[in-house]
Amino acid sequence: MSRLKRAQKSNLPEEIKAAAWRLIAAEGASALSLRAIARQLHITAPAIYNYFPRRDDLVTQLIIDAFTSFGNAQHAALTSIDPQDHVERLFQLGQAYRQWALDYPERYQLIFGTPIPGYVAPREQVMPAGVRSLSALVGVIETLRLAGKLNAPDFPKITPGFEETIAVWKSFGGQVDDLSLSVAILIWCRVHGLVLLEIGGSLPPFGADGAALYSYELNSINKQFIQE
Amino acid sequence: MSRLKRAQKSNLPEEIKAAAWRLIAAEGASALSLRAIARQLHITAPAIYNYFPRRDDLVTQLIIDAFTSFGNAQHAALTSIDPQDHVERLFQLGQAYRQWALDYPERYQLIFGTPIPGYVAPREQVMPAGVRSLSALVGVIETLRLAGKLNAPDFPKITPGFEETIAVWKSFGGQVDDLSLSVAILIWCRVHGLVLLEIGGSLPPFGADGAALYSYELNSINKQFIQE
DNA sequence: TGTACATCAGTGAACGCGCGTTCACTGATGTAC
DNA sequence: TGTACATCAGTGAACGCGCGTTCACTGATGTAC
Repeated sequence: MSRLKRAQKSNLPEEIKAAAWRLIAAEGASALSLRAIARQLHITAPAIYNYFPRRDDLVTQLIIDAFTSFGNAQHAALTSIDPQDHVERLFQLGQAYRQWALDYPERYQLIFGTPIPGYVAPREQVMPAGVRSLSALVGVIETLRLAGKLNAPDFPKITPGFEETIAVWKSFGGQVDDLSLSVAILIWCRVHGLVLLEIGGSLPPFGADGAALYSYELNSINKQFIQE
Repeated sequence: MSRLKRAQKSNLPEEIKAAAWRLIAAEGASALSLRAIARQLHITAPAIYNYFPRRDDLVTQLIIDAFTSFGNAQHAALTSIDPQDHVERLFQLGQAYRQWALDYPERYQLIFGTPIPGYVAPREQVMPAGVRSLSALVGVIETLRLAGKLNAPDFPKITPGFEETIAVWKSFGGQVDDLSLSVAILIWCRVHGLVLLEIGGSLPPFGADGAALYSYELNSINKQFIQE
């Protein structure tokens, strides 16, 4: 019987993660439970322990997978665009950001939304995928700066004392200027705010159209930060 | 004994809410439980039912209180500023927004962050306080527009189909133009993104200084939307 | 002033529930001879 | 080819826990006579 099931379910760890995503999508990240996953897959909860020694290990894997998926979408958005067409690159990157969030709101919530109570992400495991996911944006800004077209006068400096964390960032993300990194973070904050409100369903009560508002915002960003 | 306790605790409903806020601050909104509240107050859980017939009623009250506190902070920020000094009004409103969020991150999370799983806010109860809390910003933008100084060319129109919800908004927030409302929402999205990342502790890993970044953003908003 | 009674805030036991995790087990498969 | 054995993914019972909610109750207070 157990063998029979294994034949049907060729890849149980993947099925466990898929069920976890379904649950997070349906009930929210804090409703994730091993027993609910087991119920979905018609197995018993202890079976999951063969693949994920603790519940938190599963969550960590989900976060890493989400960052990877998000990072892939970001980098994919840049292929087939002229590397010197800064306006278009930044715009398409922004659109890809929102599209990924709309496609996988549960993943977006898990990596950028409110953390699961009681869960602490192990930084050294999650950081590489997290940094890579945002490196597309940082790279575009850095290219812009190197081309002498980054318009950000009087931009606030990086806080003293955080040089070490920046060093960590750089070790994953390659060479990057402090200013480019800061501008990228600000842009990230802007799109994050819009996206979070849209996937949280907070815009409709105000009659706002997510797509239109978002495109407007991307154009604002372009106008503000790209020279000429 | 029970009477003795009531003498000590002059206002149990208020104490219950205060304990709830403490719990939300410490463990997150989804960790809120009647039993944990009762434990903090050295009473038994059923005692809470005398004041809040269901757990969700308590949550609703907390949300309304938070919106009210937030709304007060917003409106207070505008007193003692020249009504025609649009730049300063918008800037101070923005600073008050962030300051309130930093002072009461748990309240901010509850009303603007990820919703509590399984809880659905009764709109007719929450809407008045919610609308009032954002009406300060909408009012400033509307004043700006009426003075002929709102700079928002080609701003995306309100989505057709949401006119009704806008009507509801207007019924609480007074006369307001669609454009003013839309611009206010976009500004709200921007500050929301920054504030959420800051109180979520997501900025330090990137070496970003919340205060400086936020002020920069407020100035960007002023430059973009206020003419002359 | 004294007594009988109504009120009602808070108690403590109990309900059924779902959770993470442990444990000894089973039984199909693969392997060594 | 046949047999004995090791492996190991998955089972099912059990643990202790915290939760929301119910229920009959208690006992101090306020009130009517």
